[in-house]
Parts: sequence; C-alpha cells; structure tokens
Amino acid sequence: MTNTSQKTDVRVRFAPSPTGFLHIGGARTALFNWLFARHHGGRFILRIEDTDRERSRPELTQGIIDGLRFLGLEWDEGPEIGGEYGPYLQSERGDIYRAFVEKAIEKGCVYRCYCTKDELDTMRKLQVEGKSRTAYDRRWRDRPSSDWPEDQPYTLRFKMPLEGETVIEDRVQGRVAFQNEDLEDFIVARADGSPTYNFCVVADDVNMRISHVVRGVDHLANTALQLNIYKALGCTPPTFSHVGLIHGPDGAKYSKRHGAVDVLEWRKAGYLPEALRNYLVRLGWAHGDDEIFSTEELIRLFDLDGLSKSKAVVNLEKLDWINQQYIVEAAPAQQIQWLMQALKEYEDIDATDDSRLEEICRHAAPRAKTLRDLAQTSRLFFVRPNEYEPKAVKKHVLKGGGLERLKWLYERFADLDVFDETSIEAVFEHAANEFEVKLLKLAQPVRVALTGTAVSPGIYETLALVGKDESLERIRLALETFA
RNA sequence: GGUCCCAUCGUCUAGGGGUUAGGACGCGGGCCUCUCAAGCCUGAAACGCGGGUUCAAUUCCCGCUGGGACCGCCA
Repeated sequence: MTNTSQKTDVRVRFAPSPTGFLHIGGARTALFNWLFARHHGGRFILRIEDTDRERSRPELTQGIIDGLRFLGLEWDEGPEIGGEYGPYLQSERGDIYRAFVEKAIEKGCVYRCYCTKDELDTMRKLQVEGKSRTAYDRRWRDRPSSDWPEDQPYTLRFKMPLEGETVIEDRVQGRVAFQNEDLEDFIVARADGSPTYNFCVVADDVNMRISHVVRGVDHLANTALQLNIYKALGCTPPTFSHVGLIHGPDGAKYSKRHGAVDVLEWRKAGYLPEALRNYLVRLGWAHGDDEIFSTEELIRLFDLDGLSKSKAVVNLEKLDWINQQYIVEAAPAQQIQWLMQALKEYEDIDATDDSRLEEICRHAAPRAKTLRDLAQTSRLFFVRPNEYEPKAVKKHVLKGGGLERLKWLYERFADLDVFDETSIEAVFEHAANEFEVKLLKLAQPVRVALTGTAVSPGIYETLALVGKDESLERIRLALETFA
C-alpha cells in the first residue's frame, strides 16, 4: 500500500508522564499545543506516558487531567469514559508497541544486547573516570547469533547509523545537526520485553498520525534518536518545534526546588484559568507589544513562528498583575459569580442573593490580585471584625480624640433617615466643620470600627453597603471596646 | 567530560544594517484622594566582550565569555 494520504491535518499531543504533577512548564507546553491545534482547526490529544509501572501513579494522572481541565485545555480524542474522552494511556497500548518492535526486528534495525545492568554501570563509571564520553560501546552490535548465551535476558538496542548526520529541521530551533557517531545505540526494549520511551513515543506519534510535535528543548537530543527510528521504519516524522525552557530565578530549569507548583495550587490560590493562560503564553511567545489577550485572540494569533528559542524566567508578580486585570475587566455578572464562590470557599460565607453583590464587586475587584483577595476585601460587608488591629486602633481611635469624633458621628448616623452615600458624606462634612479636622481624622476611626483595620474601600460606600443598623452596631461595639 | 542550544532594561519581550532601541511587570516621582487599591501622567533601567563584513552594526559572520539542556533497562 502506498501512503498517498495528505497529512495536512494538524494533530498535536501533550504527553506528560505521571511521575509528578502538572506544573508551569508542562502547562505551557500543553497550552502551546492546544492553541496550535485550535488555531489550525486541528486536534489536541492527551497521551499519558506511563510505561514505567514503578514510578507512574494513577492519582497523578488524575491530577494532570484536573489541571488541564482547570486551565480549560480540553482534548479532542481518546477512549470514551462515561460520555467524555479519557486520555490515551501508554500502559494500555502494549499491542501497538509490540507490533512496532516486531517491525523493527524485521527491518533489522535492532539487535540483542546481553549486557547486564552491572556491566553497563561499570562501563559508565570507567568512562566517567577516563573523562571520555559516556555511551554504550556497541559491544554486542556485531556479535553473531552464535554468541547469544542461552536463557539469558537481553535488551534490544537500536542500530544507529555510524556515519553521516541526523538533521532536525526544527520550526523553532532551525537546523540542528547531530553526528550519527555521537548518537547512542539506545535501548528499545528492556530485558522484560517492554519498550522504552523513545520507541513508544515514535510508535504512538505514528499511530496517532501526529503532525507537529511542540515540546521543550530538553527533548532535542531525543528527537535525533527518534528521527532515526522514523527513518529505519520508513515512517514520515512530524514537524518538530522545540521551545526554550522555563527557568527559575537562579537560571536553572524550573523545578520543584524553585517552588514549582501544581497548577491546581494556582486554582486554590485564586488565580483564573484565563489569566494563567495569558501569563503562560507570554513565556516564550509574543505578539508585538500586546500583553492581554482574550482566548479568541490567542487562538487567532498564535502560531509556531512567534515561539522563542531562549529561556524564560518566571515572574509571579506579573501573573498577579494579569490576574488582577482579568478580575477588574470582567463583566459584573462574572465578578458576582466569582465573589460568591470565593466568599464560600475562603471565608465560608454564603452570599447568595445578596443584593449588594454587584456594588461590592465594584469596590473589591480593583483591590484584588486573586479571588482570595476578592473574598478577603469583601468579607467586611458580611461579618463583623473578629479583632481590631492594635496599631490601627492606637493611631486612629485612641490618639487625638478619635473616640470623641466617633461617638459624635455615631449619633448623627443614628439620626439619619436615609443612609446612603450622599447623606453619609453630608454628615462627614458637617463633622469636618464641627471639629475643624480633615476627613482623614473622621474616616479612619469609622473605618477601624467597621473593619478592624485601617484599610477598606471608600468610607461612604462602605458605610452605605454595610447598612445603617449594622454600621451603628459595629461603631457601638467599638466605642464600648475602646471606652 | 561529550553533544547541542541560548544571550536586548532586574524579569517577560518588540525590533532589526541607519530607531531618541518600543511595550509590559516590578521600582521611583506626581496627579486623584478619607485609607488601601484601581486609574492617569512621569522617571530611572538593556543590546555581554573582542574581532571581522559594511559607508554604517545592537541587528549578519567568527571567536570568547557567561548561562542552560541532554548524556538511565526514567520519561
């Protein structure tokens, strides 16, 4: 059968191994692939690389799935589980790899290696000591089958060409050439017969008809090996794009020791998926001077050409800023929903049907970098302060007659029939004349009484939103406490 | 040690043979102002070094330096 089918369809995959959680680096790789697929109307596939039975943990697979769902990076294919697509699991695709190994044996591009692990270890040790390059010395490559020991386990190694070069025509890196003599006869199948990473990847990418591979540049050396598998088995390789890695502040690849964290932790901390995506996409990708992109814009603008070869260092302050932009710019209905969720989650407050929600959002949103902040700055509208900040009390209430003014204001507030911003403001202005003080000297005592702190939204709005009865009660409580 | 890659403000980046080297985060100052934010205005802040090529290099080439990635019967 001649393969004449045009493989112009974009098919990409994100292929994490469940040996850890989905962190910023993996999330960005997934995002790039997802955007590329969406941009070209192609397919985004999730493939869990769990061939290492000892290190792979099913719960980590679930964590990766949850992380991707949180980020809104839905995949388009997979075994159906309960009406939706599950990920492809390499652990369930043994047949495909076995067939691929068979094919490799038929083509004569693999050979048996009877070295034991110990043997390989000492070989490596000697190489390191002799400061020569560490690589399998191909000692079994040309041994005739008559040399094969009976009943001894063996691995299958790839018969790498010894001359010439392997060239990666990378969409991001450009042309990268490796001398074939530098490429190792890597193990294709372990002593127990199970196939290894590079081989499974190729088998899957061929089987899944992957058109483009977008991943970190840390895979570049693997690509040289994989390209040789494609060649040996007569398969067409996908287009490769190797992106510069994300680094920590110390310049090394971002990892757990930099505090690399599960994306689900970002959710807990109150970051929005769209903000996270916006932040992540700008790590190694840019479109002119633009910073904030809607998902639609991203899908429209994203392509491989904008991807960078160089590293990107994480900068969480920028994430904070972006997240805040998303919170502030969101539609009121959206803000209300976030606020209710956040109050429930972080403050255990049920604000359902509260008529003040929209107004509260207007004041809380510009003060919130995260949804957690949104809840925190809003809680004063629902619950009384559970403590008074001593510094604030001392400075604004106890010193300079704050208490006296607070008492005066309390009485005027009590007289108010209409308790809104206008009438409240009038009271403050009256008081300012009466006491001959700046507004500061009036607002702060009230603020402390209402919130327990020296910080809140504008005092008129705050009073009006807390309401007359509750405001009076809080001031009364404060007067009582500090009398 | 071997192989490969990278290099514009502190950070993310735009740019590209001739620019006052642009934007953003953060930082400083100011405006607004009842606090804190937000917003607006504004300031400081970068082409690693050395050779070429060229009338002209931050931009192209080479070297150096610095940094990184990879070198498992892990993925």
